[in-house]
Amino acid sequence: MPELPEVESARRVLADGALHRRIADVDDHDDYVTRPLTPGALRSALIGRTFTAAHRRGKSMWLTVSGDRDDPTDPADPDASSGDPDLGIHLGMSGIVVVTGPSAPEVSGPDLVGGDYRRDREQFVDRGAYQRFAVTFADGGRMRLLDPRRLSRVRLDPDIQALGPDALGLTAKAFRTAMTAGRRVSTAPVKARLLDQSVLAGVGNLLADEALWRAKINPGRGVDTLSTAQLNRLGRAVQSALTDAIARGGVHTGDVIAARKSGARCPRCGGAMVSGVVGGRTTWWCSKEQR
DNA sequence: ACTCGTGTTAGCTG
DNA sequence: TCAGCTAACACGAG
Repeated sequence: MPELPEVESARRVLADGALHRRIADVDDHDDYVTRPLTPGALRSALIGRTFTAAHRRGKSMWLTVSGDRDDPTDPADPDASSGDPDLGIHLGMSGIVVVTGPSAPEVSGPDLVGGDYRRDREQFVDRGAYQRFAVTFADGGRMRLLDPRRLSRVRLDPDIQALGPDALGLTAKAFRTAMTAGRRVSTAPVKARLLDQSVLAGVGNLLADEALWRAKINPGRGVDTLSTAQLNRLGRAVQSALTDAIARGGVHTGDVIAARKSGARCPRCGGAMVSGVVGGRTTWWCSKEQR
């Protein structure tokens, strides 16, 4: 289930495999995943075009689409300058993307898979179960969105502006600004603020627990009760949690994630790990170090 | 059978 | 209007 690191892996898959291939067909039958669009809307918006770039902010991705169905180099084409749609893709809790190469055997390689795909690969990827959206390219290859729970979203022109700054690469000062800006009061628990995608984009439930544990801050502490030094420490902890997760292959590799279960001990001090609900999500923290 | 979930969001409350 | 919280969403896994 993807947070920023898994979504970045999915974006790379799209950037490496889905660009500059002419779109010949679109499967947009799943009107829950594409809501409020109805089947056929995405199909007619995409057929004949190409994806030109793959972007990400937080856990949201979008593909820019060539504005010209016939001659992408023609500056006189009225479609070329304005009104080009972006294809928004959000993997939700359980989505992955799979890109297959051209059908010609001499150029086809292994499928590119992005997202959290630690489940049974044969069942989930190779068999192509749970297909919720797909694009077939003119070369015979495909880009598919697979998602058993159907909590993924595919839309046109996603509102990226509604998201806060991408969590990856934020300086401690920019992190503090994001966490405290635009509010008269900040009584919410710090974990709830970390999870608010309009404040900071990309941190999910596991990364929030990991970063708060690294910074030795109790998840239930109100944002207003944290010192500047604590916020700086948390900002740096978010960065190290993110870069470690990307380097190690996913948020599930975090230092404290394996200790999110009853009876577990803190990997740093040996204190008892305890759990509760903070920000509406199951939360684990060290009873000794995170007071 | 029953509970839970690495995400988002409409709708409610004070 | 704002800030914060809860339930609901869909469906597989334990």
